[in-house]
Amino acid sequence: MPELPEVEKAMRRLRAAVEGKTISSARALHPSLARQLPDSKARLLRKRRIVRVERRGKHQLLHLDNGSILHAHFRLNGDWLLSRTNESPDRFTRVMIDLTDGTRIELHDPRALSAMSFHAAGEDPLPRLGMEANDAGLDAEYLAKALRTRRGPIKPALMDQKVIAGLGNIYAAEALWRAKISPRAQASSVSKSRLSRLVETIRDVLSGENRPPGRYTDKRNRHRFGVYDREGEECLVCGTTVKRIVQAGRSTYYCPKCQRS
DNA sequence: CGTATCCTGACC
DNA sequence: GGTCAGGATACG
Repeated sequence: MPELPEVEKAMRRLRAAVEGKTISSARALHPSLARQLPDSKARLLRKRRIVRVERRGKHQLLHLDNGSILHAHFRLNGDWLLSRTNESPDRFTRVMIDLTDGTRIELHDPRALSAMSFHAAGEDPLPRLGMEANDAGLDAEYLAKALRTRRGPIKPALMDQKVIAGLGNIYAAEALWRAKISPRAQASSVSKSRLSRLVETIRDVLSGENRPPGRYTDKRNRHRFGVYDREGEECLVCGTTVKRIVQAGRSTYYCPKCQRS
């Protein structure tokens, strides 16, 4: 599920379903989630009213009426399943939160890599995050400053949440491709004018606007991207064969002609 | 910086 | 049965 637009949608669905409602019980159903949210913590959620649901980067925060916070992060495969307390949970549900009105929140994640934790009032549940990827204040100045002291290639740097909060593997590759910047370019030496272009393409890919030229032919409804997951296919802009490399353990797709160092 | 690691399912 | 998967982090 997760990159910023998907997390934003999931957060809004959750907000609409639970804001203002009261928790009756909560329980982790998988050992790896139970380590993070043991029964001793889950019990503290009982009778708490959910006053506000918020997204920060790819993190989601449920603010409770006594100032405590339930923090959730989907990582690779998490999502919310909204059901009813009288149904049985899905086999991939890792945490189950029941509300007094009969609504059930299920943290659904086959791989169980998602995170969920309880934080008492006053604790900050978030790591240091950079500017939001969709913040109007994100500009070439900000990026230049964030990348100035950075060694290594730009693509892993863009995925660092301390640089930009909310940008992930797919959209980092898409934005670089549209901005015609090589994913291997040294982060600290990308020109201001290229960074300006990059800021625009980040906005574009996250909003789903300004699709690049070319035909997005595909079977059925499968969402296709401009360059992501197109290894061996022709670049939609110039026809050159799209390449895949691995950076920081993640696949990067790019056009070796459009995106030169 | 790169690498390993947390997990399990889907696909070749 | 091996490889890969939209993430983050601890470590060398």
